Amino acid sequence: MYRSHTCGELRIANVEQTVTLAGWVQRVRNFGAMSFIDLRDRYGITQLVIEEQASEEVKATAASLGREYVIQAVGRVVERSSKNPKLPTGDVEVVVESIKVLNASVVPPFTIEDNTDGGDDLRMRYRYLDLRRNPLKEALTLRHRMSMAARNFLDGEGFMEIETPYLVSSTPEGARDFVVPSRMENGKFYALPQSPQTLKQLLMVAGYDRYFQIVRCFRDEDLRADRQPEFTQIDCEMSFVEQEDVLDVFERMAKSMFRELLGVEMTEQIPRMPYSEALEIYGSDKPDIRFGMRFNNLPEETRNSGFVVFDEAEYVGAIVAEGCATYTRKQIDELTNFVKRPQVGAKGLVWIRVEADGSIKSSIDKFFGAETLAAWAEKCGAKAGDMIFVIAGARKRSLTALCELRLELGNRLGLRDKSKFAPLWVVDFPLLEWDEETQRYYAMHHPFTSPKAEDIPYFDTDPGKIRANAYDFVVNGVEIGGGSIRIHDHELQQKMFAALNFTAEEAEKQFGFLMNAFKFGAPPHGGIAFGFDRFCSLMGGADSIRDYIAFPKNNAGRDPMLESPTHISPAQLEELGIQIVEKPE
RNA sequence: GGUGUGGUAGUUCAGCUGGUUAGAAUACCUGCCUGUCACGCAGGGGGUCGCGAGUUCGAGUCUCGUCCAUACCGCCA
Repeated sequence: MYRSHTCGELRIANVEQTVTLAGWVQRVRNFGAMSFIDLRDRYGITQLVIEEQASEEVKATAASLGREYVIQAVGRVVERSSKNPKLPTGDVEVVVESIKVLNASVVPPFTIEDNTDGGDDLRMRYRYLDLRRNPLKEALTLRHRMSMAARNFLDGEGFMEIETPYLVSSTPEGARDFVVPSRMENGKFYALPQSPQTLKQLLMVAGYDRYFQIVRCFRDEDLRADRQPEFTQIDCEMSFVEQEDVLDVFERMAKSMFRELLGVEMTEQIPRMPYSEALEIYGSDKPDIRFGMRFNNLPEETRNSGFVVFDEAEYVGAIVAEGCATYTRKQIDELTNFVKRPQVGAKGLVWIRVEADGSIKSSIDKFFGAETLAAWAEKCGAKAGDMIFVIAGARKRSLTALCELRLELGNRLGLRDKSKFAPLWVVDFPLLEWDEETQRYYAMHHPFTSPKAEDIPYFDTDPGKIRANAYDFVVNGVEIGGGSIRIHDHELQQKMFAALNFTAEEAEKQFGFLMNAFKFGAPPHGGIAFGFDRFCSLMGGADSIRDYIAFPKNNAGRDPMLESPTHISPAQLEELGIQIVEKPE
């Protein structure tokens, strides 16, 4: 027996017991005659004491210990003379009778502390050491508890977890596929699924009317703090449902998870907002509604005043920053530079200040009279002491820039409290999206998303106007989940493929298996998938999903610990019938 | 593919307008220490300033290239 207790469980009630503990040496504090050892495992830290009367052997072993040595110690639990309220085990300590080094450790490259001195790259290379640290341990624990909570909820609702294959076939739509060469059929490739979308639909055809899976998905696209090439979804699908049924089940799931994991009660119904409104009011299809600062459109009043920026603008939008009339020149310049960054792309920033006495000062006083500006302030709902910021230009770009500005102001004004959660359903997404470059429509969600029945006639007149039975679950400006009611009708699916410029042959070749299945009695169905990693980081209060994944990839898609991806041997290439050629410049 | 930021001791960083032997903290090693828990005290070792070119009498510092990391844009149905 290596241990009788963990390092997190001894309490005052254990006093006088003889225990055996095993774990890692966190730190040794030596006082000459006596010394203390902090012994750590997953469950906590327990202090071992080597007293003066300990055997020479014990003292010698204790003196030889270094950080992260794995040891086993036998001793008696005693009440401490000076307790440590910071540790759950801080009322007791173990007086060591014998001690044994199970394994020595070289000096770790960074300290295994909550506030480690290690940088990102280094910690990634030694991820197994980083995982010993509390913050990561807590992140992975939260993840585990969340997956248990989701499973329990869905099981309780009658959902069955069914696994779908990882080796599937490539599809041209959507993200770039990761591919796996086939040995048995040289020249052919499997693809790793971007999501189990079509497979779960086949499960609906098969009659498994409530399915879920906590499943890995793969997309070969560039990474971000909240995007990994392999990530996990809570993937769900239901039969005989309409949009409202899906929203109901998963609203309850989300609420139960917030309640169970964070003690956050969400009693009110999660608000719904049409896509078009989200764009018009927040400039984003995933607005952060923890705070207001809605956009105000300033159309006619702004034109033909001689201010060329407004006169030529397709869109003029304003937001009110409450209490910001005191902003200095420097602060305004910072915000101006912020919106002028190439990533944001505004041409400039107009400010209108409503002074404490109600008078108005602005960067456009030359072009607009005080009455005009006062009327705008009124229209925007600005009060004395507020600052109005205006961005003008091409509609789409200005909305995006205003959205970025709003979020930046929200950050500066402390309106984006990580302990507050503001969920939102964004609904009525467009079915199709026009792509200028290839001069064709693409499915905004995916090609199996159903159009709203009343919009079906637009297929022949204005496909861009068709709204979909598609919805996103957004919390605090983060897209946590998304789904749709699917097409289950063979005819409608063909209409959709036609709108996407698929020839009948192409559709047959790529999705024939699904189209064919639909001929055999496909029930009406729909579903949703949650980005599990993002959900975890949201609940954990982090911006990056990396700490919620045990072994993530770095910014360049590499695993610095495994050093993947790697070259493979000529023999492996030969077997796969693959030849590597130099990439042309 | 693009933009910004960074790369100096094991680690995290400082290092001004180019100028003697490149510093701090922490980690590490040695010694002392009976109540610490971020122990303390004294001492010590530790650097090809990412790499390569260039400018200069002289480059950690300036220029160009390159590699790596990171955040974002494009991309992610």
